[in-house]
Amino acid sequence: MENYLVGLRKGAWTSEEDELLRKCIHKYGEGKWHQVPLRAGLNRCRKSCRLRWLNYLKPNIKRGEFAEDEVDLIIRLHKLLGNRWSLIAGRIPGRTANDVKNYWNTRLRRKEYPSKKDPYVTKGKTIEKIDVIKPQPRAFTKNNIYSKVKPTTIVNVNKDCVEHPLPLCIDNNHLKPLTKTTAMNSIPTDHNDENITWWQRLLAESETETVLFNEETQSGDLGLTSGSSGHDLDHIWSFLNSESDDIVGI
DNA sequence: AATCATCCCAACCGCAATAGG
DNA sequence: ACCTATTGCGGTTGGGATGAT
Repeated sequence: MENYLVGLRKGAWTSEEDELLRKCIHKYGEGKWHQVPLRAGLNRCRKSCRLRWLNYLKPNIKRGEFAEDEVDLIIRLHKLLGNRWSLIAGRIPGRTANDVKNYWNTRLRRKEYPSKKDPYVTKGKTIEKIDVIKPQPRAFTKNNIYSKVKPTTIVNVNKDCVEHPLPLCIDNNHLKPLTKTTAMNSIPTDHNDENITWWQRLLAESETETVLFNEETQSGDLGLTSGSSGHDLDHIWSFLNSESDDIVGI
């Protein structure tokens, strides 16, 4: 198996190769990567083609320095999700998982591991320690003791994406428009309370984490203020409210 | 100007998950 | 239920660019 890999080109892509790949994707669309080298007339393996497209050639990929809010979001999402780069990148329009991973490994990680052992520590720089919450398992069951209560989400965002300083309340299993009273009543103050879900706890412990609340759809969503489209919270919650006891991935 | 160290990013590799027969 | 092919992900590496000495 994989004998076809013998003699394949490796290393940096040429502009000619890029053009061949671009034309192929435009003609046949994304996917079916195993067919791409043949269709494009490229002497590259399918993985290389896929990576080149996703990380470099794909339209709308943002280049250049990360903006302050992007960096802030990466840090916060990394606290919540750990090294799940594709999930993190999915919340940052125009950035690829590779971009985010590289950025973290080359610049942000040094803040986390300011020890001499870390090869990325730059001498003489003042470094701030980041407290990282270990990522949770990707799957859980409905019977998990932490899965009984819908998470209290934090920070409301209206149509203009203006951040609201108060937590958002979920009352009697229903997401409700925020009021000061319900919000304050819904804040989990005791982190050891069994009635708090693991992600309620995560959010509560991650003080600056934000959850966007769409007032039109009455749904919560982790993400950027510039229009991310994830559905993790609703996905999880609809599962918890379903009859199924199957394990679900996040 | 030359050399060395460090930074940064594109690309590769291995493996787990998923799809399909 | 099992097997194989394919996809997608995260960890790691190679090498060019840049900065320091």
